[in-house]
Amino acid sequence: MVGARQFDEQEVIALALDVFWRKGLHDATMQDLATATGVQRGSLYNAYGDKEEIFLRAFDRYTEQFLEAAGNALAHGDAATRLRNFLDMVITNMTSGSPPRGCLTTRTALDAAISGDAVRQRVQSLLGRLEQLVGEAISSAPDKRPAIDAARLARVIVTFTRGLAVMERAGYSRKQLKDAATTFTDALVGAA
Amino acid sequence: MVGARQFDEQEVIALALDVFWRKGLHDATMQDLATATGVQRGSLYNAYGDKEEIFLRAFDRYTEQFLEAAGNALAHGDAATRLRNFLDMVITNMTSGSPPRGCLTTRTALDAAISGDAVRQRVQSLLGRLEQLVGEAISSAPDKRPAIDAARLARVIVTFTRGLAVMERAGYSRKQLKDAATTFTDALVGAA
DNA sequence: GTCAAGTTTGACAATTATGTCAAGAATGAA
DNA sequence: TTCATTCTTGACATAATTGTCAAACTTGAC
Repeated sequence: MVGARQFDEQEVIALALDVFWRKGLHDATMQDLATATGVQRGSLYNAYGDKEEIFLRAFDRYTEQFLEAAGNALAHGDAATRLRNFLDMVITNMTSGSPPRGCLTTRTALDAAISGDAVRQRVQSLLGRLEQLVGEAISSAPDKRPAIDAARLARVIVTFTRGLAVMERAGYSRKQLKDAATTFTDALVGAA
Repeated sequence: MVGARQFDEQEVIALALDVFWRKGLHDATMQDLATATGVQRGSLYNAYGDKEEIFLRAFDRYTEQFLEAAGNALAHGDAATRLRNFLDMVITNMTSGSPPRGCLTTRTALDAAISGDAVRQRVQSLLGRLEQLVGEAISSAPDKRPAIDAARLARVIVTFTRGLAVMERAGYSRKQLKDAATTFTDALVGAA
């Protein structure tokens, strides 16, 4: 390779992810990305073409991070413990940063109407994989009972986490979110 | 009054609401509003000052409509029926229009970071009033049982509806949303 | 009818983005 | 060391939007 790239791609994408997480795909500008990464606007255009392409790479990185964390939270304990750990992880994720960054997936989903197909598909893919993970964790828990179909339950749980993300943006504190999550878990566990 | 206004304020706000509902506060432009209402940009500035002021009036209108519909859905039947009717109303609301407009409250909440205080407060107010309504409907249902605190349960239910709004934006169909709502209801009703 | 007050209109200035490009700089293969 | 290739840089063109304003117009009280 001649005329080598002057920046570390992984680092730039990681920094870009933080910008997108804080501002959203729509509100983050190329200038924001240039400032945060120390790479000039023109270089970013040269390397990636446009903002959406950078976002896709950042979102992919986020997806793998998030699903790995979800997998870990769902790996041990009975069904109730797994659910509790999972919701805890989700709430921690969306209230991280100062000020809290919220949930990137949720923010991106809400922008769906003005985003490209590629973006929409990534969001759907993440949510689908998340449902899958949660469903499997419920099914494989040592105390599993077939009272409610695991796949249906998983969708409800994922939907609830999306609700938590909205409430966070609406101003609910981490404590309030955890309270709601506890009530939710108690109700579901009592149900089966 | 001399030099009378040439348009019907109620009608303009109603038309503006539709624009905001479809595009969101952030993406709707004054030109969009001018086109939709037939009132020139300059006149809108003269009458309302800025876009946010128009939005606040439209959102207030939306709030009253929405809470009235919620109140109706929650008015009759046992707790399970009330919950079912409420979730049905919410899903119908967010899948109305073609293409579906989604949930204005949720969209607005997600834009919270870039909106003014007044906007944020309206969202919080709507969600608070909604929790209140749901909590009262549960408490006053003929089959009430104190297994889970009604206020906590109401917050979980409202949170779940916000999740439904996100899933709708992510591409889930009305049918899928109703399925999830049914699973949710069954789980909660089984719980108490 | 007159006229003061409020409304409408189109033009204008300013701002903020995106995306493109030519010229210069850096790189590493030969 | 040479040099073709690629990257970097800053300037430029374009577009979208907000908000302001003066001039013209409309209205209804008197």
